[in-house]
Amino acid sequence: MDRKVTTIQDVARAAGVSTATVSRTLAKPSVVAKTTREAVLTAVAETGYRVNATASNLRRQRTGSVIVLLPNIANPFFAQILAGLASVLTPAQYGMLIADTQSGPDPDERLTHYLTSGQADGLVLLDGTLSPEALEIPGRPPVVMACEWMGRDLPSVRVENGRGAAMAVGHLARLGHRAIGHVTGPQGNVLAETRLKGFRGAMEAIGLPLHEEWILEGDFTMDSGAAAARAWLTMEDRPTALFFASDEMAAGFMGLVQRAGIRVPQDLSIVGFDNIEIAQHLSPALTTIRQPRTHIGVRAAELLLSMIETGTRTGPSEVIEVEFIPGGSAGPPPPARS
Amino acid sequence: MDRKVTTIQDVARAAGVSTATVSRTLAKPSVVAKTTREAVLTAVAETGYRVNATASNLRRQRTGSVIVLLPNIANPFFAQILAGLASVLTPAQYGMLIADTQSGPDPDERLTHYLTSGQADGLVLLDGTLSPEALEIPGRPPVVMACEWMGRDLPSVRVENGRGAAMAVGHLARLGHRAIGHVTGPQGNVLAETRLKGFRGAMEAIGLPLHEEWILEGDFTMDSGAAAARAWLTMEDRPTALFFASDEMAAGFMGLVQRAGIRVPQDLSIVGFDNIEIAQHLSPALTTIRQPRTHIGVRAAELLLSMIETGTRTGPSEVIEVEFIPGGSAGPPPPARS
DNA sequence: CTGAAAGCGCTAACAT
DNA sequence: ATGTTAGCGCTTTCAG
Repeated sequence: MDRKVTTIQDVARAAGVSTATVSRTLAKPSVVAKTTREAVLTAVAETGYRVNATASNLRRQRTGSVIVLLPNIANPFFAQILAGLASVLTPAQYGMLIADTQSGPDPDERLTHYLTSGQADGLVLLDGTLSPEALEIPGRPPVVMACEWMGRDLPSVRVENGRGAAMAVGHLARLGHRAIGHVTGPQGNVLAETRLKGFRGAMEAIGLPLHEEWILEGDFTMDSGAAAARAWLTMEDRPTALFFASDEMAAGFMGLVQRAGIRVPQDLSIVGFDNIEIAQHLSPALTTIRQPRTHIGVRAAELLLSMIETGTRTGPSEVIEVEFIPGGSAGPPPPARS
Repeated sequence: MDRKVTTIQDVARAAGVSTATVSRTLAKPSVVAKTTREAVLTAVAETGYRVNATASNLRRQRTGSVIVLLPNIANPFFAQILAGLASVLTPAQYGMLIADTQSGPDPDERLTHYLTSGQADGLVLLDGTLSPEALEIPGRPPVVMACEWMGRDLPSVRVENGRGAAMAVGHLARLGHRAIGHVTGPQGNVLAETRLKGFRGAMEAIGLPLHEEWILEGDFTMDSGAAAARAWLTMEDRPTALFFASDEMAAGFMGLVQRAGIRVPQDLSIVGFDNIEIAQHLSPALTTIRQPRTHIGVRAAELLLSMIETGTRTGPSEVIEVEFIPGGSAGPPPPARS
């Protein structure tokens, strides 16, 4: 029967107080007298009152939500970061709006749109290809980058990508590999570039020869890993080990070469990056570099909330450690052909 | 310097018209005169005006967003459904809020919360374990179930789960298997139960013996698949084929038994469900049942939007077809031991 | 400690 | 075709 939603007025009437008192009771219970508080709370319970977030937000000049902008929602890589974000935002009473940059024609334009739309109190960016210029908007909400990025001074939570690449190369070198290749992420992606740079740096530091033809371009997906596998299979002079910029590509590669009769790690060693869930369930389990993705989300959300609360547009850049995860996919190189 | 955000008043002043005209120009340009329209549009461009969504929503008694409630954000299974939802919601100018039911203590309570919070114009439920009673709220927003569910009359988009299970069993039986087992999803999950029911029904229809000890309980995750593998390895009398209620479990199982020296499909045939991305990149590629997840999201969003627009709380229940995906993980049973 | 009152920015009758 | 006006439901000074 109560088609109509109850408003703060209804509660005030039921409790015999003013709307201001109801509002106060709900916001800071300590400032109202115990008896009135109880009366209000009873009235709230009886009427089933819920504050209208839209009205509250309008009055308080905020939106109560945060936009998470990512390149592609369908990419499961982001799922855990989202979980980390949600675990902080939800208890803090912030809604989490998801938007992707790829669905429209121009990703930067999308960023600008969300920055100026006033639909959120803050943004979390998970797309490292957005251009820093798009952020130069006066009066824009606070933004946290939860991703490697080329822009300089933006609060961020990022991962030791270069160091991870070096760990991978170091491990392979220690196993005796000298012919090490790399499958990269998409060109223009800063993540991909940082890992590639880390790879090059480590190879040089260790004194291993760098064969440019052993650097294959991928785009982080399993399909691109499989494509790299086809390329590798046709090579005359193959590397004995490969470091992949993502586990997905490593898995796509490994599946294809295994079906072609290659044994991992006897014939070829593989090291991935990310430690996605499947990594430890492959046969052999993938040797990889772990990124604590949930933690990235948690820290990014905490950072953003503190910026929202203090009203500042700047903040620290936090670096999160990566961890080497040994698996069965990397072993000593095959004996040299006689 | 323009610290302050421009409001509709500023635009009205700049264009020399009333705020109502500005509002009209932006909402239904056809109803204002060409000259005024141009003046307003110029003023909008000059001032960089963006309508304040919160104020607009308050006035129009709507929120402009849709909440997607799922059991666990970190589960990549949902990523593609979200992509499908977003591809419809974003162009329609609806925000997509993500919330999960597992983070709190009581999932039903969370549903009630979002149903009464007035934070969304509609909800999409992806959690089949929620109880139908939680929906009995007067004046609640429209809800679409994008998932198998036990509730009767709720608009929904679901998949032929039972038929998929039957396809899997039929395929295995045709290959010559008689000893077929099943690894289920979590108890209480309707998806899991429908697939189990489909499995039982198909076994019976074909006339194959049903061994209860060959029905292992999982929870859709890779880890639970691996746990099932450990159980299978210790069995005296093993089934020669297994149908899994999810690809994730199939992958977890296959990885573990392969590392234990079992050959798939020579020693054991495996059929999954879902056709997640990795399925075709495993070695052997997984034989599975495809669910068009993006499409599920698209249809659910379209259905919900039409309900929001027409103000109705009811709608059709749409069933989406599944497809058999042949892979390398199912083959003829091993020759009987002599 | 509580109430009155003034809007937050916008849209939709209703007038003109 | 455009302007005037009255709120949407809430929070927050400012008085008392």
